Amino acid sequence: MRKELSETYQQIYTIVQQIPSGKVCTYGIIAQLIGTHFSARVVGYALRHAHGYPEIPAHRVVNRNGLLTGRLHFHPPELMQILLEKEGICIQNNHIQDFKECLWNPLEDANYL
DNA sequence: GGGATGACCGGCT
DNA sequence: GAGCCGGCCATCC
Repeated sequence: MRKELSETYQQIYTIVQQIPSGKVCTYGIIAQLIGTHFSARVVGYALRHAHGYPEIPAHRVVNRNGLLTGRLHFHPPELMQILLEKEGICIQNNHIQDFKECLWNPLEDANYL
């Protein structure tokens, strides 16, 4: 484990923390915000490390399909769905029903800076 | 230091 | 309309 995190990770963590409750975000959007839209993989990788940071709501981050692909990395895996449901997000079969409605638009808030 | 993997995305077939 | 392939960045072995 590196003591110091890459700037890219810092940016990702900062953005994820700005996700309001009851809203979700996608890897692509986050990647685009940090300027690396061409490597959403790094976002997911960073999130896996961010999984150890309780201040980072990684459960609010899903793929562009609204599918909870990273739920298997939670403990327990169903925790991700439980947390989202608690925030008022409807999930069916690991898929967000009102994905478009619950999707957080940082471009509208533009308050992550 | 090199190769392989990853909570992905986009384009092409 | 659905499925397959490649590619980007960062980390791990």
